[in-house]
Amino acid sequence: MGTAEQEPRWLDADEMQAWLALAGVLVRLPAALDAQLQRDAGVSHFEYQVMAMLSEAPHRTLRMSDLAQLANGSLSRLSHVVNRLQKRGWVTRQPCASDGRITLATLTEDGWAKIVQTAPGHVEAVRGLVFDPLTGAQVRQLNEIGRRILRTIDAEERD
Amino acid sequence: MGTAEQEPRWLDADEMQAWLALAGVLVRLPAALDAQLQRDAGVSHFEYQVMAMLSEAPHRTLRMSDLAQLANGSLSRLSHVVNRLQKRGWVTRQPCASDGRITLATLTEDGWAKIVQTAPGHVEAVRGLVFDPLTGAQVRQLNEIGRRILRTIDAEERD
DNA sequence: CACACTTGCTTGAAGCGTCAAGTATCCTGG
DNA sequence: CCAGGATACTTGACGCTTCAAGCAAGTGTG
Repeated sequence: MGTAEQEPRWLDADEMQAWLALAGVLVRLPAALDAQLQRDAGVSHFEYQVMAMLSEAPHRTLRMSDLAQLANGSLSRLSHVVNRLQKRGWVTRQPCASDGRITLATLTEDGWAKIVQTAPGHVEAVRGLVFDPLTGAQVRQLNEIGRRILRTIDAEERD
Repeated sequence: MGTAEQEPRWLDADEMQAWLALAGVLVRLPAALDAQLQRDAGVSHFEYQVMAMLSEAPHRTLRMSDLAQLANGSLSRLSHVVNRLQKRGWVTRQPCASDGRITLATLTEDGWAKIVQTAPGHVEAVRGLVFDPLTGAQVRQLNEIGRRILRTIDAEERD
């Protein structure tokens, strides 16, 4: 975004079509997945993501910072969410022994049970909405396209 | 999502990769686009979308319901947003003459000027984050992939 | 070893979106 | 012609996210 921004390069027809489709997916796919989780498990997608990441970590435990990154959220957002999950009995916090600044979040037995019972329905929703309508080649293309976009965002944010 | 949900079909390696990439895009692309608009124009992506749709409509005017659909948002959300845009002097409301239930939203001169000055930077951001990193073939694939996912969500919501 | 700085996380307030309820207008059948 | 229902939108309260500020524990530099 330089200083000389005279002639914007507008989107051509193909790009405009693709942008409308992508913009729609960006709004409606998260909404659909959130709705499924809310309806079937009373949990937001972000809350699910947090517990799912913990469930796959060694000792079902992670540092708050790492957990925030894995769940694609800010540390502040995670802190609020872990408060709620803690009140529901699904996660506990303990300070790290070797570095007092660090907080370790751990999935409880109840939290584990919650994920075990929630995951199949959620995976089924992801499969139904995303993968069933695509060919194998499209799945691989989607992977490549997604990675390219993410790499570009990463690059932009490191400046 | 039938009653006999014994063995969930988990995601295979390709699907898992693609899902991680897509989930990242779903979170981080909207965040990046919102950040650009907020920084350069003090407007959310949804607010921009609303004004952009009005700017392309005949008489820069649309029914609230149609506008909500075009901007991918609920009617309630739109109503709140139009209140804010009205306070900022970018949109006006008037009741429809032929049907008193309908509200018509119109982009003002100031609103038009705002969009004209904001659009180039936003298009540049969209181009930079999604289209520049992709090949022409990938753009067409993205279009097809997006349409398939949207069609599936549409079908799911009509049940 | 003390002072400033960084890192890691938490907190409270402000703003936005959603949901349920409410209002106003229009249509339809008896 | 009017009772009931449908349609179009608005509103207010509640919950969640963000942002800025704060606190506490670690690091390093003179």
